[in-house]
Amino acid sequence: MPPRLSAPARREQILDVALEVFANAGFHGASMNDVAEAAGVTKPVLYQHFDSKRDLFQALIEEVGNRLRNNIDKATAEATDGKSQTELGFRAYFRWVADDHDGFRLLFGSGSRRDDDFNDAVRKITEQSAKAIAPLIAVDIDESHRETLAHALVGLAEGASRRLVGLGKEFDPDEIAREVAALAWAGLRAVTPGARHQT
Amino acid sequence: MPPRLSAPARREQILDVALEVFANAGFHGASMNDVAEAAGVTKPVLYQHFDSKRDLFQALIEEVGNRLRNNIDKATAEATDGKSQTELGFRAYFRWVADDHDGFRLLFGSGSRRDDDFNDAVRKITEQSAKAIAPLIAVDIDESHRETLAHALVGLAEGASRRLVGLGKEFDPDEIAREVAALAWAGLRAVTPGARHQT
DNA sequence: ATGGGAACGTACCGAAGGGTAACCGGCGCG
DNA sequence: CGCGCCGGTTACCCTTCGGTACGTTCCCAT
Repeated sequence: MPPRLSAPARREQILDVALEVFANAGFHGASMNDVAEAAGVTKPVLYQHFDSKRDLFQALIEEVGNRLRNNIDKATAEATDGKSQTELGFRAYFRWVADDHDGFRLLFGSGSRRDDDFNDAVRKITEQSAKAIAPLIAVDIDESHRETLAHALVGLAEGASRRLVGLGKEFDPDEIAREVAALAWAGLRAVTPGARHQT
Repeated sequence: MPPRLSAPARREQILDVALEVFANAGFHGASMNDVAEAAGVTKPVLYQHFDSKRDLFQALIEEVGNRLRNNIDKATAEATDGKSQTELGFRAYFRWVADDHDGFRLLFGSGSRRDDDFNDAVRKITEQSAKAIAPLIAVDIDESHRETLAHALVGLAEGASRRLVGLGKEFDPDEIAREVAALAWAGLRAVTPGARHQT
């Protein structure tokens, strides 16, 4: 008979196990019973800690998002020039992906983007990343184009990560980060302003 | 009383309308009744043309995927050197996004990535895109790194598109394509091989 | 005109799953 | 010793939704 846990401990354990379950099966693919079973308890226990399935899932998104954001913020804070900011930012990102496969799949691979509520939560994260990237684009183009390119770079990292995580094999995040950062940095400096309608 | 349609015509109309419905609500968010109602018929009619909800959805993915692939293939076929291939490829991609918002959302935004079956279908598309991009990476690095970077570039276009489609406003695909292609091309040429473990 | 087949609607089934009411049992406290 | 608190379970409800059996209307061909 598994030992009883205190309420806060149980809550943490549920979050842990739910992350894995949802990452594997997706929000719709996993039932509350699945989560409960994986946690070694029964359904009503989940509802003592979370108001609803959506509530639980959103808590996970929030938590994982914070982990990601913290890592990147901490890393880029140490850099002064744009180039090393790019490097360190991507490095932090890929390191996070490398040791939080489940978190990555939860945010970017489990249909979180479909549901309006969840999509908002995920969007906040990508939006913030983009906002951090946008100033690195030196060329003189519209603000909206600059933001679009920033989002493109967020997608750059996401695309690479999806592939890497999808393969299931281990990978060296620093090596990938170096290449991707090089691509991004050189790419950013190559963008040229379009023909302006005269002002 | 709406006129009766011939079987092939009805099938096409269902596909049309289902694309819109699924793009808006996602696979799980839209019921067969929703689709039927939007098509102006009742549920059993859907099942006269498609074996199951999954079957219908998969047909949509297939169709949209083919449209995308054809556009890109046709565009890149006209190019000789890598640089213009890059340009024309991205241009075809963004043009497709610009006038098939629903298709884009279906493939890349409606949780198609979550379900194993659908994920395979979508993956085939990105995989092909990546395979087309990979040869453009000139630098001498591992095949696996090369493919990872190729997938990153697929994500680049996806990230930009997600933003553009999400904003809902119109945009000039050629202008975006020019910038993104410039970024990608210059970026690709800037990637350097890592320190080799000696051979 | 009259059969027949194709398109379509009505009404239903059954399973899955989110959520809840009520009960249970062990540990700590007076 | 007993009593109450709290983590936990059992058993259930109810809605949603994928899928289907069967009846009905309309058009076309002989």
